[in-house]
Amino acid sequence: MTDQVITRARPATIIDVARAAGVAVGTVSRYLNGQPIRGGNRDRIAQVIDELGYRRNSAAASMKTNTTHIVGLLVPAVGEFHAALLDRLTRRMRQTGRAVLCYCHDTEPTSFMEGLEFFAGHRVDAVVMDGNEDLRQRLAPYIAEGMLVVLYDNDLPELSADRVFVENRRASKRLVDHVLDLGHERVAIIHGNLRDSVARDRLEGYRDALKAHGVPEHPELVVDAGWNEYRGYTCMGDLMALPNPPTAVFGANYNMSIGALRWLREHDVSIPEDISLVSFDDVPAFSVHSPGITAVGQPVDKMAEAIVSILTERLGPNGALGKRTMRIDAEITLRGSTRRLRR
Amino acid sequence: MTDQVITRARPATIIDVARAAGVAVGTVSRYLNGQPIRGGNRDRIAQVIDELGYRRNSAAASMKTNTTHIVGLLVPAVGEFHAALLDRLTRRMRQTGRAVLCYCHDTEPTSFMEGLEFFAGHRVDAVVMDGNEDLRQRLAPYIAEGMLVVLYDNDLPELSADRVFVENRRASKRLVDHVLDLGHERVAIIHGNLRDSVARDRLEGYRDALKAHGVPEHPELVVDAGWNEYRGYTCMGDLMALPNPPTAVFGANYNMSIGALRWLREHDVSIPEDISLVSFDDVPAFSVHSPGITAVGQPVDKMAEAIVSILTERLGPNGALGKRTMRIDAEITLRGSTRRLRR
DNA sequence: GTGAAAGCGCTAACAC
DNA sequence: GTGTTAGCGCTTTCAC
Repeated sequence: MTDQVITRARPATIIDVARAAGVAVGTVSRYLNGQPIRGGNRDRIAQVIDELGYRRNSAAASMKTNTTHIVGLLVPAVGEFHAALLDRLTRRMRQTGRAVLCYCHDTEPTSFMEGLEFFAGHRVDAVVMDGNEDLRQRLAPYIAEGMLVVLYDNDLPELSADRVFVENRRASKRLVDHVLDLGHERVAIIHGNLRDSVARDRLEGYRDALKAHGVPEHPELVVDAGWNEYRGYTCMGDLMALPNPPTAVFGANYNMSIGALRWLREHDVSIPEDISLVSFDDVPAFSVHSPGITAVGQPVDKMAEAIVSILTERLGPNGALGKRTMRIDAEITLRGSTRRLRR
Repeated sequence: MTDQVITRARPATIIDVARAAGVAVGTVSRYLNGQPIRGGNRDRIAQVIDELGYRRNSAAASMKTNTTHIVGLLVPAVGEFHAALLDRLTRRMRQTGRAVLCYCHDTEPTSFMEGLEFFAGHRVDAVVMDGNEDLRQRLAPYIAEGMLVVLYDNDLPELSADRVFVENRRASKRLVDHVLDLGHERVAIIHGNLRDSVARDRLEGYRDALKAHGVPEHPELVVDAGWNEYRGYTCMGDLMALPNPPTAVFGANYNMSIGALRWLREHDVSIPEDISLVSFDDVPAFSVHSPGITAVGQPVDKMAEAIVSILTERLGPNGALGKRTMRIDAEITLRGSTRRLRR
C-alpha cells in the first residue's frame, strides 16, 4: 500500500512552468499576457501549464500591475434593491473578468470605515457604493488618495466620483400624478430619511405632482418613516388617526410600503376601497397581491450596465476622463391598488 | 500660486515607515502583526503610520502568508434566499475580518468554472457555495488541490467539504402535516428540479406527511416546475385542469409559489376558500398578503452563523479537523392561506 | 522574440 | 526586542 499523500503539493509557479518548458520566465509571462510568442514555445508552454495544473497567482501579479480585477461594493444591507443590483452587477462584471467584493456596513460608521480600509488594503480596482451622508467626510480622503468610486442611488455632492442615479423625482411625480389624476386630493407620503438625497428627490417628485395639479400640500400628510418597515407601520396608523385622513398613500420604498400595508391589513382598511396605495420599489409579490400594488420598479439592470460601462472605461487605457453622471428612468406599473374618487 | 499636484503620490510602504521611524522593517512588520514591541518604538511607528497614511498592502502580505481574508461565495443568482444569506454572511464575516467575494454563475457550467478559477487564482481562503449537480465533477479537482469548500443548501455527496443544511425534509413534512390536519386529502406539490437534493428532500417531506396521515399519494398531484416562477404558473394551471383538482397546494420555493399565486389570482380562484396554499421560503410580502401565506422561512441567520463558525475553526490554527455537517431547523409560520375542509 | 535580472511590499528566519 | 536578509510569484525593463 502506498503512502497516503498528506501534505498538499505546492502549487506550480511560473518558474516551474518555465523550467519544464525550457524557456525563461519572461517568456511564460508574455504568453500568459497574450503577447506574441514563437509558435513552438507557445505550444510547449500551453502543454506544460496543462500538465502542471499551473494557475497564475493573482496576488503576485497585482503587486506588479497594481490591478486586482476586484471591485468593492459597499452597501448598507443586502436587501431587495441592493441584492437585485448586486445580481446584475456580478453578471456584467463577469464579462469583463472582474468579481465583486461585498461589504455591508449596516449604516454604522465603524463598519463603513472597516469596509473602506479593507477595500483599500486589498487594492480593489474601484468601489461602488450607495452614498450616505454620514460617510461623505470619511470617504473624501480615500478619494484624494486615488480610490476610484462610483456612487449610485444616493448622491454625495462635491465628491469626485462617477455617478449612476435613478430619476427618482420624475418617477415619484408620475406615481403621484396617477393618484391625483384619479381625483384624490388628500394623498400622503411616507418618505425616507431626508438626509438621503433619494428621500428628498422622491419627496420633491411628490410635491411636483401636487403643484402640477394645483393641489395644496398638507404638512400632516408628509411623514418620515426613515426607510423602515416598522415606522412605515406606525406612520400609517398616525395618518389614519388624523381627523381628516388621506384617501391615498405613497410609500417611498419597499420596506415602508410593506409596513403601511401591514397596518392597513391589521385594521381591516381595504385597498383600494378605503384607501389607495402606491409604492416605490416593485417586487414580484406586489403583482400577486390582491389587489396588485401600483409601483415603480427600480431599473437595476440598466444601473448595473451603466456602472460597468463607466468602470470599463475608467479602468481601461486612458481612463482619465472627467467624472460622469448618468440618470436612468424608472418604469411605473399600474395595478389595482388605486381607485377613482367619486366627486 | 503653487503647482497643482497631478500625479498621485505612491502609497507609503513598510520601508517608508521603517525609515521615518528609524527602525527596521521587521520591527514595523511585527508591530503591524501585533507582536511585542518596545513602547518607544511602538509609539513612534504608530505616529509615522498615521502621518504617512500608511496602509498594509494585503496582496503583498498574502504572498507570504498565503491567506487573503477573502471568502468566495458562488451562487446561481442573487435572489431572495441567497441575498438574505449573503447579507448575514457579510455581517458575520466582518467580525472575523473577512469579506465575501461574490460570483454568480447563472447555472452555466462555463461561468461556474470562471468563478472557481477566479477564486483559485485570487487564493481566497475558502469558498462557500450552493451545491449543484452539474458542478460536482468540476469541483472535485479544486478540492483535491486544496480548496476549502463549504456547501450549503444543496448537497453534493462524496465531496470532501463542510456542509450546512436546512432540515428541508422535516420542515416540508410539517408544512404538509398542517394541511393534512385540516382535512385535505388532495394536496399537490409543485417541486423543484429533482437533481437538486433540496428538491428531493422537500418532496420526501411531503411524502412523509402523506404517509403519516395515511393519505395515498396521487402522482398527478406531484409536479416539477424546476424552481421557476413561470413554470410554477403553468403547473398551477395544469393542476387546476385536472378532473379532480387538488384542494391544497404546496409551493416548494418562493418563485414557484409566486407563479402559482399569479395563476390563481388571474383565474379568480380564491385562497383559502377555493384552494389552500403553503410555501417554502417566507418573505415580508407573504405576511401582508390577503390572506397571509403560511410558509416556512429559511433560517438564513443560523446558516450564516454556522458557516462562519466552521470557517473560523478551519482557517484558525489547527484547522485540520474532520469535515462537519450541520443541519438547521426551519420555522413554519401559520397564516390564513389554508382552511379546514368540511367533511 | 527571448533570457537575465531587478524589483513590487511584505513576512519570517536568523543572528545579535 | 531588533536589524538584516532571503524569498513569496509575478511583470517588466534591458540587452541581445
